[in-house]
Amino acid sequence: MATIQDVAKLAGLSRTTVSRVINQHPYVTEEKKRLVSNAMQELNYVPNSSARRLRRQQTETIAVYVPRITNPFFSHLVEVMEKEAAKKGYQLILCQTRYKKEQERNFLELLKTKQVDGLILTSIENDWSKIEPYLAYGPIVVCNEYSDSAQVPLVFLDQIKGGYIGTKHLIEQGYTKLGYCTGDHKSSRVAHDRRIGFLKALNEAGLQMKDEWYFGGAYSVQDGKRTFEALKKLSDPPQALFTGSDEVAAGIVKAASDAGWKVPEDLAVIGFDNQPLAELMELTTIEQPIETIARQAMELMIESIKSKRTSVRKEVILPLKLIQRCST
Amino acid sequence: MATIQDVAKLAGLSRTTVSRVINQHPYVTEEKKRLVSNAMQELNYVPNSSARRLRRQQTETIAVYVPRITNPFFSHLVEVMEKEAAKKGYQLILCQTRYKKEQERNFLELLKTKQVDGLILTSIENDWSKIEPYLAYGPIVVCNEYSDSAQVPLVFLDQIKGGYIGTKHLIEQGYTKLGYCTGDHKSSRVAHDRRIGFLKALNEAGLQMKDEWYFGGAYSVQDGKRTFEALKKLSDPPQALFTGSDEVAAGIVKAASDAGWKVPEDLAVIGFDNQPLAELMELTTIEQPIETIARQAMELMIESIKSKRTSVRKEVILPLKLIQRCST
DNA sequence: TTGTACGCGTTATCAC
DNA sequence: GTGATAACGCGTACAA
Repeated sequence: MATIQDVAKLAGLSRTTVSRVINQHPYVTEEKKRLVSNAMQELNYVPNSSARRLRRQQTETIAVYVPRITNPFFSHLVEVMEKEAAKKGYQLILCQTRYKKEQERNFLELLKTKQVDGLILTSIENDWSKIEPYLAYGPIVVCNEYSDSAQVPLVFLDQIKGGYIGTKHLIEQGYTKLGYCTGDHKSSRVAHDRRIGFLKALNEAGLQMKDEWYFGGAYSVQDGKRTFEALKKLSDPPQALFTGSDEVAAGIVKAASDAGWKVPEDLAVIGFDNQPLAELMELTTIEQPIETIARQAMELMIESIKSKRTSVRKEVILPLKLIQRCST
Repeated sequence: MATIQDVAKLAGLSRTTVSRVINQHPYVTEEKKRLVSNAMQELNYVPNSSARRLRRQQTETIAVYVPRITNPFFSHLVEVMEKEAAKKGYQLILCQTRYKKEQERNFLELLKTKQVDGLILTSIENDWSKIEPYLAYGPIVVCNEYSDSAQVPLVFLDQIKGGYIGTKHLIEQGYTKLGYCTGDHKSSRVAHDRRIGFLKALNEAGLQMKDEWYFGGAYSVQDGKRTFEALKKLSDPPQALFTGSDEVAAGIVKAASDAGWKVPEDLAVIGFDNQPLAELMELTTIEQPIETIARQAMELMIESIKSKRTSVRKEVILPLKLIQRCST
């Protein structure tokens, strides 16, 4: 492995000059530039990034936290983030928290040990008070999820409105018995706000909801199927279901069809995200502008790294849109 | 930011002793261990990983190449790999080549510049001769894709058999006019071998295939729909289609249904992967043991890193399985 | 069992 | 314009 020293020797110059050429500093003669370039080529030299990191105190690496990369919402988010990061010369370290507080805390050490320049959180498992101290070691940007107390840039969607417009749509279609199906994360503002929106629409229409019309713990297609099985057993089931994701909605629709129920006549279902899946299954859903929030979050991250400002709250709120299809 | 020096001073010991405690070396008195631990705690000390990397000449980081993380096959692969890596104390850098030779070559520099200890390739865009030189800088493991000339560990599936059993199944169902629909990658052995298997089954049954029954460039749901539109225009369309992924198959089925065609009566379709999507859309498909190949690839990678052996060919071939549902 | 001293490969700060 | 030299923070022969 050739070092900068070897290049310097071969070129008959000092390390300093070689370093200057590498980093495009001014005040180097064209002639010596050429000399250095030739030597670098001959030795097949590449700067050692560990040494660079140590010297410059930065890693050009960003960690992105997601619950699971197989969730299409998050993989889409990560796809766009990686693209943006690569464009600006940053790498992405992928951290799957698996919905676990402890896993999230483990990954937080990455920032502390200077393995990454910053953190983007797309979900939050721990209380913000557990995360906040890490701001001392580098910037954090929150994307999708949010928290009131976080003094960091936040890019998120108006989930109250999301819950509201979805539910209002169901009500406008004439359904009066509305159920609610979601992954139940105590710490998640996203889930919390959607529920607020749901209840708001219900209230405005003067509708009541039975406790048994609430279904929790639903994240995947499989969970959706399970949800339908539970719903089927009810003596007075809801006519329509608001769900937290297209996967869950798809699972419900599938299980319902398998059981001979007609969608939306016997049961209406609304999804969330507008994934390709939603189109395939003809799901009415709420579209989230994934590319925009991913891009904005990454921009804010890189900005934070460069400006070295770390704790300034800044909210970017983006709109949601109802996509009507055949499941309602 | 506290350094090892600060800890040493506070504990009244030398840096060496502190370092020994951190790295669990023998020959340190219990008493001094405690002294050091206390000092570390008080100063909130964490070893700086850039310095460690430089000193130890290793990064505890592995790069994984995928075409796009939103492709469920690859996101599933990455999910398992990240989990395995985290378990063994490694991080994952995500590299999306976007099916581009140049993008792949750019990422190869990661190994050269010592940003990662090794590379796992799940797809190969460039000729192996372009990749091979990088073996000088660290181990490479190939997973899913393969190449005859690669002197590295390879974990893959018997794609000839995959193409064969899928096609044979279609033939056994009584279809005689079989079409083929795939993403067309010149460099992909996976695609190449599946086609071999397809043709082998056709030959054995004495069947012919028309050129116009071949559809290329299909990767996504959208591409599947496009494929159906093209197929629809044919005066003598195939009765059954072999496809390269569940997404494509789902797109075809959806477009066909929308156009009033009955599946499988008017058109049979077989997918590949057995993604959740396949179950939802009732797709017959070929199951790939994703978790196993991901886990094995990561194990081989870590083994290669630890043993510092870099160029030994080793093949791990895993089986494929037909999953029959309603699309055939 | 502990400490001294050097080197890992770069880059920033000064002198010249 | 160019070159010594001193960090960056850590690990480890070697000596004691």
